[in-house]
Amino acid sequence: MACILFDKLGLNAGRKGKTGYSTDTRVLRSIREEHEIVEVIEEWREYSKLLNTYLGPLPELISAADGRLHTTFNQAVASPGRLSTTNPNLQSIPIRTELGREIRSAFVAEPGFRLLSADYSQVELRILAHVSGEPKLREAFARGEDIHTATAAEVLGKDPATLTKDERNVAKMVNFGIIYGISAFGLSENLEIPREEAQAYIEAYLARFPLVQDFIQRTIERCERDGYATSLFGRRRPVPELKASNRQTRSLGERLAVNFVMQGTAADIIKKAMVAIHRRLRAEGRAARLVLQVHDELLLEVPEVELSAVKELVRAEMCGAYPLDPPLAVDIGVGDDWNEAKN
DNA sequence: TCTGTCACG
DNA sequence: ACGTACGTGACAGAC
Repeated sequence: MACILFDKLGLNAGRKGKTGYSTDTRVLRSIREEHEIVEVIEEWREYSKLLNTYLGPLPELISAADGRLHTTFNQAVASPGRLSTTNPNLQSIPIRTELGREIRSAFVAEPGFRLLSADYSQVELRILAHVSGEPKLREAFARGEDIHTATAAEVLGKDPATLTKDERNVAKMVNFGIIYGISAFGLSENLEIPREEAQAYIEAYLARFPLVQDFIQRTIERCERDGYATSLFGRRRPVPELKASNRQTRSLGERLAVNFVMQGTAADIIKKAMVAIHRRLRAEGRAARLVLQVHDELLLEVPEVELSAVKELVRAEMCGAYPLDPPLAVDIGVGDDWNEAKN
């Protein structure tokens, strides 16, 4: 495809080397105006992905025994301590496009039951606020503010009401970056801006949230000393990369250490909630059951008659899994199918 | 078995 | 100068 687009048609190649030109989503988007074939390829990519990964294989995996689709949970694969799922991977069912959502709609509750989706709101940034103690972050959450808008207002020194969409999006990408272990290069790639500009955003952010800067620095220093990063509950992730002689590998180690505190603690918290919910459902003799976990979301199949009780049970056990400051927050939706439950 | 791509958090 | 945002799994195609 690269040969056709870039050599034969002479479209603007741009990014990447290594084994040749890239033809990924971002590249295609950037050359959409240059030739009418590009949009057709983009469309074909979306259709073939959905067809080959979901529509084709999933029906074949429905159990003959009970007519349901069962995944396999791996508890010891993902380094931060998250679960992962295989055959099929039910943690990557589409949601981001209209067409993808139609596939999600095919996941339905049994007759007499509804699907209840409960997801933690900004759990990793709340963990950051808690472990860093950064007052501005804690207060923004305590006041129930939109965290990306609050971040943009603070960093740019503007009234939240006057912020543009782009300004909020920059703050959102910076917040993602903080969770991933930020780098100027990564932020610049993501926002498609010069690295110097990205570096300036990072410096402005850290100046406005000094306790976050302290948290990052102390996390790295501790990890260098101990050889492992530690979640809020004391679970450890070894980070040998931090001792590497290669500077790039050491930088990776720094990002892994910082990311683990948030991603790993979030994984711990939702597991605590799952255990608590399961125990209470059993103790109360409910027919409702947990059917899926997707990192910050729990999906339950709930009899109609149990809905209001189970909804409050789930909210209480997820929010109460651990007393964070700011507190954990949970959004809950109910529907006949999984897509509906998330609206 | 590896690479590129793309689905999710 | 280099080359990176964190974590997964599935698929097609090349080898």
